This record gives sequence, structure tokens and C-alpha cells, in this order.
Amino acid sequence: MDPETQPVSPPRGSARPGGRTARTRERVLAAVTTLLVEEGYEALTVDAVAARSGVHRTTVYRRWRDAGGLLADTLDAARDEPWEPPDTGSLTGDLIEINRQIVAALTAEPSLVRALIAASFRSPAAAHALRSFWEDRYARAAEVVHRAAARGETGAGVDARSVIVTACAPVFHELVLMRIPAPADIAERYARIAAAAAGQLRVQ
Amino acid sequence: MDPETQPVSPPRGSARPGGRTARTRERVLAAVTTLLVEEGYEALTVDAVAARSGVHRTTVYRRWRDAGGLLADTLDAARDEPWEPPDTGSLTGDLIEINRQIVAALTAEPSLVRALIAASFRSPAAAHALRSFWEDRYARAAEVVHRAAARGETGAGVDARSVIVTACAPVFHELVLMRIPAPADIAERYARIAAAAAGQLRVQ
DNA sequence: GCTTTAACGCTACGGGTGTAGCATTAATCA
DNA sequence: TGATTAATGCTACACCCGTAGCGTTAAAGC
Repeated sequence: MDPETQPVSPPRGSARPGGRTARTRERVLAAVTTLLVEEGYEALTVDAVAARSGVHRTTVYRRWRDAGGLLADTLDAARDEPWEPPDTGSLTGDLIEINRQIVAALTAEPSLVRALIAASFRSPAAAHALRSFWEDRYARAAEVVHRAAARGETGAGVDARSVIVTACAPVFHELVLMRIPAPADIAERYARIAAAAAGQLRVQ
Repeated sequence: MDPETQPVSPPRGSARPGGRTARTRERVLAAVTTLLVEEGYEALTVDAVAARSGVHRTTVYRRWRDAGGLLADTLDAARDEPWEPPDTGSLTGDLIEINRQIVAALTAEPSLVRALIAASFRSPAAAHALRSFWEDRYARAAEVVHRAAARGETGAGVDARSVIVTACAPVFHELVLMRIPAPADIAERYARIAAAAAGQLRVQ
């Protein structure tokens, strides 16, 4: 894996992960989350994190490189809760539920996902964390398409990831890129469209 | 329109748009494009633009506010070429062509659109320019759905914008958010999916 | 031409970013 | 327990951001 893009948290070679190093990480990550919650991600500067954590700013720069690296490590640390795809009994219902979770993640205040997306344009670590997080989610979510195929809801040879992306991408597009105030039915609308397309033969 | 989000280029009230003011704008915008072309959008800092244009940095800050404002004004200036949606004879063909243009815009080096997206997270002017640019494109592109409906290719009561977004959003998602190296068939793939969905009844 | 004043030039400031070099502390291992 | 050295602390620096205050220049209107 490219060392330029992988998470930075364990100090480069991680040869001495003992007490002080671990304590530093704990203090810094705690400062990141409290800063995010209390002041939003605009306030998430390396200097602010250093000041609040009591860890020196050069240390933060050395280990996390930039604010995006801090976000990436925070996301990794918060990935303990394993996510399971919904199982409502229909492809449409499953996609609606997935989209609703995405809408919730994008409209939360503060939204870690939005912060990570913004940071991803300036920070390789943030870009990598964003990508691997969603690739992981989409891989798990493929299950709902496979179940639908087993139920005969979809055409033959449907590519699961394409169906998921067809449902989810418009939500990101409208809420993140176009910054449209979320229409109440946006999760449903594009879930239904994706499910309708999957119902046709040979999506991919 | 919210003065916070509209383009900043004509000095606030624009009471004296004459010779010097116009020359300043020309010099600054020329510096923006040459900087973008020669060094990429990472190098597009206000200070660099000021230095290259010979206009003082405080003047640039006053009129354009930040790098996003410069990008927004540049995009506006480049919007002279009016865009017409393709007319290949089929909805699928039209959507493929639209998506191919988006892929081209996003993979160009340097890509003004990618730069604008990145800037939109830090600059209200860039966010506004991005949104209004694509809303304009989507409004014009709706024509391809209307023609398809007239040909009987789509179900009744199809919402044109939803079809366009279904086709285009995955391209943005993969190339901009996930930063996946563009699969050769990405434009086609999602255009076909959107067209298939539009073929069903009542998309929206 | 003359006056008014919008727009620009300049200096200065407080912040954030990211790096370099060297001193200090403490984890690790013998 | 002591020696080694990773990791951190500290100072200093160059750059970019964005703003304030004030002087200067040149459009606009008479």
C-alpha cells in the first residue's frame, strides 16, 4: 500500500508504541472529537488540536501531517461498530434505508463525513480514509442486491456495486456538491430509481 | 439573491467600472488562467495571482475575497460559449454523450471543475458558481428527456432532472469523491442505467 | 479643466500551515 | 540498572490567509 496515502497515526515505523506514544494519541484524538462537537469542523485546525490536547504542534504535524490526517485517524478509531446492511425484504426498501442513513450522516451537525470530504481535497490521508470507508460500506451493502437477485427481483448479471452507487451517488451529489437543502423524499426517490433500473436485465 | 453567495467580481456596487477597474480585472483573470494551466490549481493562491498580475494583493482580496472567488469569476468569464445538449436520437445516446463530456471535464489537466469543487468547501462564491453552473447545464439537458418522452421512450410523468442526475451523479461520485481511476465505460454504464430506469413508469 | 470619491496601493497585523534543526524525555532492551 | 534511541518538546522560519487603516491615483460628472 502506498505509504503516501495510508493512515499516518502509528508513528511512521511504529517501533516504540508504548506508554507515552499511546497517551499522546489518546489525548490528540480526544481533542479532535471535542473540538468537532463543540465548535464544528471549521475549527479543526492542527494548532487548535495541539493547544487543546497539550501535545506540541510539531508532534501533531509529525504524526498526523495535517487536519485531514487527524480526521482519518478519528474515523478509523470510530470504526469499531461494525455496520450491517438493512434487510427489509425488498431491494427498494433496503436501498431506501441505506440512503436514509447517508442523508443522516450528511446532514448531521457536525458531519464527520462532510468534514472528511472537504479535507479529502487537501489531504491524501483524508482522501484515503474516505475512499476506504465507503468502499467497505458498499462492499457490505452489495448483500442487499445479492439477496434481491436470489428473490428474482433483479435482472440477470446485475453488478451490485453499480446498483448501490446509482442509489447513493445522487444523494452525495445533491447534498454535498450542489448543496441543495435536502428534499424530504431524496433518499426514497433515488433508491426507487436504482431499484427500477436493477429490475431491468443486464445492468452492467 | 444573497450577496454573500453571488459572484464578487464587479466591485461591490460597481459604481465606477471604467478603465483602471476593467484593466485590473483583465490582468487578474489572465493571471488566474495562466497559473492554472502552468502550475495547476494547487498553486492558485491569492498571493501568487497578485504577484503574477501585478495587482496588489489587498485589491485582489477586496474584489474577489479568496481563491474560490477568482475561480468563480473565471468560470463566469468562460461561460460565453453557450452549451447545447446532444441529440443522438435516443435517450441512452444523449445521456452517454453528456456523461462523456463530464468525464472529460473531470479528468482534464488541469480541471477547472475539480478545482471549483475543491474550492467550494472553503469559498461561498465558488460554491455558488459551481451550483449555478451545473443547475444551468441540467436545466438545458432536461431537453433530452423531454425529447425521449415525446418519442415514447420513457414512462409517463418522468422527472427530467432526476434522470439526468441519476446518470451524472455516479460519475462525480467515482471520479471526484472516491477518486477512482476512470473505468473506460463509466459514462456509458450509468447513462444506460438511468435510461433503463426512465423507461419504467413514474420515475418520481 | 476641476472636483469628488471609487478603486487601488501600501504597511502592518494576527492567525494558520508545514518544515528544519536541535535539545530533552522516556520506552525498550540488554 | 543502565545504555540506546524513538518520540516528543522547543525555537525559528517562510509562506499563505484575510483584515484594518490610511495614503494615492484616476474614473465620473459637472
